[in-house]
Amino acid sequence: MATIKDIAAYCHVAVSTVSRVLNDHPDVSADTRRKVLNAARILHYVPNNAARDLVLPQSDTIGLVVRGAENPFFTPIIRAVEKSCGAKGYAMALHQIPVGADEVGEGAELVQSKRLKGLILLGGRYDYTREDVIALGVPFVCCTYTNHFGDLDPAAFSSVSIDDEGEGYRATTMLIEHGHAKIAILLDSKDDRSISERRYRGYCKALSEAGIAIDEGLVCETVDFSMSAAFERATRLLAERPDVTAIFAVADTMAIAAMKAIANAGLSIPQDISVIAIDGIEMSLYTVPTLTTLAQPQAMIGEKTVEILVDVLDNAAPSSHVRLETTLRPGGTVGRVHP
Amino acid sequence: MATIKDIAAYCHVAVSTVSRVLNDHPDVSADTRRKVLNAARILHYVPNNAARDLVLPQSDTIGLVVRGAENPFFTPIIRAVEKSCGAKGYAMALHQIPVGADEVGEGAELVQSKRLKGLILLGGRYDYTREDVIALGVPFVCCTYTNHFGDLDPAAFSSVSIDDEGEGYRATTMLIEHGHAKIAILLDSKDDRSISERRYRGYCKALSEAGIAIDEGLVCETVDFSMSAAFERATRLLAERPDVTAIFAVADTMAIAAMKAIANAGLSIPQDISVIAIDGIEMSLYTVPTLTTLAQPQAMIGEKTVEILVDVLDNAAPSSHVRLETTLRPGGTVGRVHP
DNA sequence: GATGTGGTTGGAAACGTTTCCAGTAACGTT
DNA sequence: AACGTTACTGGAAACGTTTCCAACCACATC
Repeated sequence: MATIKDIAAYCHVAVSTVSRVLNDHPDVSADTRRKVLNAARILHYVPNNAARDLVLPQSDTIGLVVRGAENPFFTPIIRAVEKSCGAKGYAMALHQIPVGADEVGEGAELVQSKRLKGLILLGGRYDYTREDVIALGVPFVCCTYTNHFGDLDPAAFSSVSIDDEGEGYRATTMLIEHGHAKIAILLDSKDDRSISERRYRGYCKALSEAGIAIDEGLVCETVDFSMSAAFERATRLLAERPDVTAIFAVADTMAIAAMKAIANAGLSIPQDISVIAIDGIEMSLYTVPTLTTLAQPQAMIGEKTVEILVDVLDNAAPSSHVRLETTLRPGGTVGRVHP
Repeated sequence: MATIKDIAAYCHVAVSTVSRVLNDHPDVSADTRRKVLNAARILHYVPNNAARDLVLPQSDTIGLVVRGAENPFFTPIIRAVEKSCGAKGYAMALHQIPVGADEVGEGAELVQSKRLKGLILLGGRYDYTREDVIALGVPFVCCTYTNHFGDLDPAAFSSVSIDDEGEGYRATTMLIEHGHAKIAILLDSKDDRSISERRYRGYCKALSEAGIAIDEGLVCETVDFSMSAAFERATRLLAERPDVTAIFAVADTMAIAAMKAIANAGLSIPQDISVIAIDGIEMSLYTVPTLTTLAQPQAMIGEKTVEILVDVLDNAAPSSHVRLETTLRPGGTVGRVHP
């Protein structure tokens, strides 16, 4: 494996000169540059990242901690993050953790051992303290969620997310406009710091504005965005509450599980029950009927996240909080309520 | 950030001693060991991987190159690989590449720049030459596919896959046993080196054994395992060939796309058309009706792959080629042909 | 008392890279 | 002729770790 030294020997120059060429430093003659570049090609030089990382204060690697990566919603985002990192000269280190794990703790360890320059937290819960964030020691971006509470200085981190409350409101409103009143919500958790809690708030807001009281029996909590849990819960809902006419699922995966439960119960969509969701995974284009969903711009989320982080890293830009828009992807799962 | 030197200073010992303790070398007194370990804890020591990787001939990192990671089939495998790597003291470096990319070339570069110890190629095509493999320079495992041709010494690499031809045969046979004769196959590519080609062979074998001639109009090639391509192709099939009574899709994702096409055509599953597939992704449990599929043991595939590779790396075990069994996951998409 | 022996420790080199500092040569200015 | 400037280059230290080799000590053996 050719090293920088081999190139130096080959060209009869010093290693420092080679290094300068390879790093596009000025102050090196065109002639030398050509010679070195040529030698690098001939000797099949590939830089040794370990050595570079060692001497540099930090490596050019961004960590991506994904909580609950089994959700297909994240797949295109992860892909976009890796791609964008590459385009900006960064490497990505992926770390998938179980839904129950401590993302910031895991992240901090990752940062230290791999000397990461920055961190992206994808699909987590906002339950960090100021100390946790300081312990991270590097800039980070919350991707697909944020700290709604303002109990942490917004300048201390960045975020890219949709307006969860607004979108929850929008989805619920759409059902109300179709005449529904007995609207169930299928969500991960009502927990304050959960990613889906704000969508639940939007749901509550839409209902109360329409003069509909929150019916606890229609609020279906599950766990971990698991499809099987969502399926079980939806099945139970349909058995217990034959009066329900619509379901708002906070994630496409959960909606798809609910649609299966509805079919099993012998009900039709949207004649008997309407379904709407948020996310816009590819699979939801292929359900029967096609799922009506507020689609998040997944690729853009990934790109924007990297862009923000790299801007902070390279240009010392201030942290920012980006809100992206969803797009209503009309399907066939929302209909007028039966008279 | 505490280094090994800080610990040495703190304990009044040499760095070499600290290193020995941290690496569980013998030849260090219980007393010193205790002292050093204690200091490491107090100073929040986290090893610097870059430094370790630099001095060690190779890093303890295994590369995972995934081609076409948008397929949800791979997600649980990737997760299992990362988990198993962690359990065995290795780190995983993920590299997702487009379906069209050169996996071995990309892999080789990854290996060199990150000084990887081994490589896993997930979901690729077997089109390497002997030279490509030598250029890799490290042991590698083909995951979910293999070189069927024997034009490469089996001792030169390992593989973990199902018996693609056998499973293709099994799926097709199941349709034949239900009385079907006009059986279409929906596949990625008939290309020799494609991952799905062997399943197509099994399809051909089953048909010819049953005395059914291959009808080229029922052999539906698409591209890249894309759902949209599969949907288009299935739609065209149904329009052109109203006589078709069953579809064998080589992947669950393609089957789901086909089911949508079938519904759009106003046909019922399984009354008008039966569908069977291979893979067993989670989503296929939630289609209506539930997809009948030959489920691959995804987690086990990931674990086994790592196990084999680590065995080669740690114990200089010979390379091996593992065949795993699928499990028939009966759904509601296969029925008897209409008289 | 000299010599081994074994367990434990320290010192130093090495890994491949970046970067600071000093040095050289060529050239123009006074 | 002496000097400064500019453009380029070389030397060497540094990053944090592992590992080889030498050294030390205590103890037993001859």
